[in-house]
Amino acid sequence: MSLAQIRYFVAVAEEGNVGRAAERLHIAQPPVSRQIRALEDEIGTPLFVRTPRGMQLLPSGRAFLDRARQILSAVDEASAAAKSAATGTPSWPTKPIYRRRNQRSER
Amino acid sequence: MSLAQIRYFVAVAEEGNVGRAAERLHIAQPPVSRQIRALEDEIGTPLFVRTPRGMQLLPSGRAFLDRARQILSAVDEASAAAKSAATGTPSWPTKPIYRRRNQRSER
DNA sequence: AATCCAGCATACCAAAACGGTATTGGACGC
DNA sequence: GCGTCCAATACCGTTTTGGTATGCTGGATT
Repeated sequence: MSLAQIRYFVAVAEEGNVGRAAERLHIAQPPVSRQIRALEDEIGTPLFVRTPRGMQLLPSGRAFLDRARQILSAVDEASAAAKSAATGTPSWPTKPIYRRRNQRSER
Repeated sequence: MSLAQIRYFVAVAEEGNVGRAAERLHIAQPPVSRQIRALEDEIGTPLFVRTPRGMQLLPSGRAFLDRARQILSAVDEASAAAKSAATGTPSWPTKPIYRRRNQRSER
């Protein structure tokens, strides 16, 4: 399970439609479709019913959705919390021990 | 930010040592080192001080650690919640709409 | 009931991310 | 100064991910 899969899932759940979810995520439709499938495979239970009108949440999907949103906000809060705890903390230790060396790309 | 990065971070924070964290994660040391670095780059602030004795958490790191643990348990709970909500739900809708077609591997 | 259409699934390929091995760089203790 | 302990970097092969093109399904329309 990856954060991307969780984000895709939330988008599909909210849009009820893979195509529109993909648009909202600024990626193509097939990757979203595949990741949703992979997510269902991994947790071992389907989360949606596929209909010709789109994707409809199953009870399992609704249960998952709650936690999924919780995870995504915790992720946002995590980096915000780290940053706010770092205010006043120098970006590098005043007495560097392992100095950061040159690097050619940020990968 | 990925779930792997978060898991690596927790391991390093708890071991205070990249090498041992790697061992505990059953992967090599350099990937852990790189992912921790990437995480710090992404959130924009260092989380550890590097010393010749190992890695020491900064205040930002302690703040991050709380949320990180929260995220990891929410991930576990998410799939458990979906599975438990699925009990009694047939694995496939009784009246299939989009039937799942053959596939050669589970990827 | 044949056709059309909306929408998810699959095949195939290219690009990016990831992990492993080997090696370097850096600080501390003797 | 030399050895040791650790983290960082270089480099490479593998895996994962996303994109494009296309197929398949079932309801709606007439």
